[in-house]
Amino acid sequence: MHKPAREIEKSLSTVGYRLTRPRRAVIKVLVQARRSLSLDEILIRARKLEPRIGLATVYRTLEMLTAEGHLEEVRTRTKRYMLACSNFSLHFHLVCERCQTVTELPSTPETQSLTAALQMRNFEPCGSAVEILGLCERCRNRGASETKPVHLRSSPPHVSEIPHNQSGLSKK
Amino acid sequence: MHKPAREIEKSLSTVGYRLTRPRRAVIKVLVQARRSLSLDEILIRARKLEPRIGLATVYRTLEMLTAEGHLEEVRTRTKRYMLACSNFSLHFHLVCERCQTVTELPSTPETQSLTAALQMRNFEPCGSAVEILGLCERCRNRGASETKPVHLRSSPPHVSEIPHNQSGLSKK
DNA sequence: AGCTTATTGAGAATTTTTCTCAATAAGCAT
DNA sequence: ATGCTTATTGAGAAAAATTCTCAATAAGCT
Ligand SMILES: [Mn+2]
Ligand SMILES: [Mn+2]
Ligand SMILES: [Zn+2]
Ligand SMILES: [Zn+2]
Repeated sequence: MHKPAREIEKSLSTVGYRLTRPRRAVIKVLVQARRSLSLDEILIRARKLEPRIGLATVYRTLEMLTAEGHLEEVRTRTKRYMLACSNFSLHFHLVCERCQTVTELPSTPETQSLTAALQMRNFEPCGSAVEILGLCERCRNRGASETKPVHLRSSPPHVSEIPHNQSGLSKK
Repeated sequence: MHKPAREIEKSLSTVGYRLTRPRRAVIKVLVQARRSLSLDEILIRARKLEPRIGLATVYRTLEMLTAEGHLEEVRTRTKRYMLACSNFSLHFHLVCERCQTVTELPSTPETQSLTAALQMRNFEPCGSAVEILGLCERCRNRGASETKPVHLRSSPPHVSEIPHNQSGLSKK
């Protein structure tokens, strides 16, 4: 499972990072969320803990946490972040493009051999998770409707008509 | 292998799309490139064939071609595009984050069983390729240097000091 | 309590993607 | 060929996402 906030913090300070309030806030948000979060979500939640935290700081902290191996970056239309699983070996993420849910695909003999195939080719995966984008079971089922626009030109969301910017981020 | 331009065009018009000069230009660019291209690259090349082609049109065409299954979208820092392989079943792309090269991982028993695992979970991968981001052999070798900034805050490129925008795209 | 300097916040600036709408041209039918 | 209908385009604005700048702040260490 995931490391507790305390452990992440200790790890960071050991490597020389300062343990600041904004950083703690972001970490806490990510630990408490039991799922992947978008930047917007992280920012909003972090501000409840640390009202003055800035946008750039959140980006910087996420970048740092990812680089240090505490986060996994999930690339959908826009990036999302979730705690890295202690399971350090290469594994798989099933990412639903509709509801953004990220499901871990447990390590099995099959996935193992795929890992071997990568080594054979001297390809070094970065990050410890391979992302497979698609539709989760739930979304797939009730998705018969808005699934396949014939001439597209319709694309976007599935959940709301809100401009897209889930919250106060855009310019002004 | 990849379909020739002619075939893609026929397929499009069959489905009801008009075969316009801008579209033909984009298709030609993609077919002639033997690798994945960034939007900038596509735009520049397309303009050599069709000088007045607009940015939005390129985006729209890429979106359309992808939706029609003629392109595969590769998501690195920014998206790239390459011709879809006729190999329609789920397969893997080894994407080098350094040099952007995309290598196909041929379908083997291992990859097959992974596909089965996805079906078992009722997860429907979108697009026919799973992308595995990492470092290719070449980049990995001569990468000892700029590989791992201790406190990051240094990240970016590896190839040039150019602002990042490889060419005339940005605002003005 | 004082020092040093990593880190922050605010806002500007970039970069990337999407949208708007009048003008254009592809495909089809004379 | 000529004309119609309307999908598609180009230009620019706008939106969205990310990165940068720099003075002010506050961790961590004495
Ligand atoms: Mn994981
Ligand atoms: Mn492929
Ligand atoms: Zn879903
Ligand atoms: Zn490479």
